Amino acid sequence: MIRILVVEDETAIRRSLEIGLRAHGYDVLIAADGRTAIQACTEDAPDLVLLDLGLPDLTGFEVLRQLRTWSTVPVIVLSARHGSGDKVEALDLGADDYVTKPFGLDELLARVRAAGRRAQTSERIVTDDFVIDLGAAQVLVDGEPVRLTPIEWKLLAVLAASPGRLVGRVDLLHQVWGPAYEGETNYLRVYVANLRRKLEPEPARPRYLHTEPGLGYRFTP
Amino acid sequence: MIRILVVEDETAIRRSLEIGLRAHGYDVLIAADGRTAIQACTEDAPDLVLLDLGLPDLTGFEVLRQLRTWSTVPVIVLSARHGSGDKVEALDLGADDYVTKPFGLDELLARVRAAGRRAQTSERIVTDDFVIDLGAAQVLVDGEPVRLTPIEWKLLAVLAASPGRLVGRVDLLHQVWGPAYEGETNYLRVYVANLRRKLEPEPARPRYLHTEPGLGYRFTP
DNA sequence: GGCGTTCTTGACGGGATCTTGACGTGCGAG
DNA sequence: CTCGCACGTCAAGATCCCGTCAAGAACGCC
Repeated sequence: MIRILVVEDETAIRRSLEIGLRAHGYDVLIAADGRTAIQACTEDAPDLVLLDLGLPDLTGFEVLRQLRTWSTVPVIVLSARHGSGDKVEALDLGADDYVTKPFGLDELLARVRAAGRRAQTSERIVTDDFVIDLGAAQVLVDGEPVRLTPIEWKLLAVLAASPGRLVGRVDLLHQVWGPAYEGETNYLRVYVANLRRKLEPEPARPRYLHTEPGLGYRFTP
Repeated sequence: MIRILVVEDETAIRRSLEIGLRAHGYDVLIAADGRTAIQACTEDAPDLVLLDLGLPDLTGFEVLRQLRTWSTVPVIVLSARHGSGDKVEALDLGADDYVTKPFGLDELLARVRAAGRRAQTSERIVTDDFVIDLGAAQVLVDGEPVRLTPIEWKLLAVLAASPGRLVGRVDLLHQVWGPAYEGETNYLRVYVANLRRKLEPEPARPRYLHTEPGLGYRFTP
């Protein structure tokens, strides 16, 4: 079940979105202000966020900015303002799409499907030595499933989501442990070592999980 | 350089898109009809496609459908039709975004950036001897990744960010080491030499990392 | 309540990296 | 021609960072 967080303070719009989305098979979470929205993202990890720009406490921009410091969840911004300035700002802050009110439910649903389609990261990553199945949340080494602890899995998923790219130490800690652990580089050392022991054919000479001294780590298939 | 394929039959719009995109640092490929567009995608592998729906031979929908059978390149659809039917169809066929004419260039550029960000198209600088991938934070010499220390990488990134431009010694020290190191021109000598040893085919006779005596350094691709 | 797994934390050694200074070289000015 | 300046080169010490290990704490499951 795909779970969508609707962030909207006007009750009427919120209700109609909720009903429309539910009718098309989505699970709907609700937040009426920015603080609740951010909290909901940390606790419930929705698959997609519909974010209204006009909120009572924080602006939608601020919610988006805070969200993007640690999360890559797809965000579709809803706004009554047609000006291009808002669009540019929202998109550059990391929004995936921008829809101006009033909008048709069928168009919104199409954009939700488009965002969801993009978000599913190629599901399976295959190397010579193991297979990472993002959807099933498991790793096969020589065809045999390997037991990974929750943190090990999350760390691997974050690294594998950007194959070939350097992922900074701060980014990793932020996404796996949370915003409060940005200095704990110890964790990375320990858990990267764990992953290597379980995945690499030669843990002492890593082929897939490379370390970039002083910067972070890189997964290369 | 990020390469964008513009598929548009109206000369006026095509020209203005080409000029606008070029001015913002994109490499622009052109196709005036559907067949040419598909051919260009197979041969030139652009990083992103701007697709007009009204084409002389095939419809934009048909181009998109054929493209999606084998390619996952991000596609932004341009259309004069505001009806939601077209939007829904295009998005469900695999378009990443849908923009209705007339549109502002700044909005289009923001959507291009958003699409590129999602697809992780990274800025690359290609020379005869090596490739600098700024997004992945990696340098390839003869196809093989080269180990750069954090400072070496930062220095190269700053120089490569202004290709062909002179970068003053103070600017370099400021951006790489920090405001407190503005007098340490020794560092530049040492680390530019390191970079040359790792990148230049003939470190003694630099082809890419030129020094401007008394002023600073210049990277020329 | 007991047990096993997982997470946290700290210490240690080895290796890579940064810093620092000395020396050589080429060029232009005097 | 000689001098001085700026850059290139090199090497060695200090420092930082990473991999490793192990032990205690926290957690979840029966």
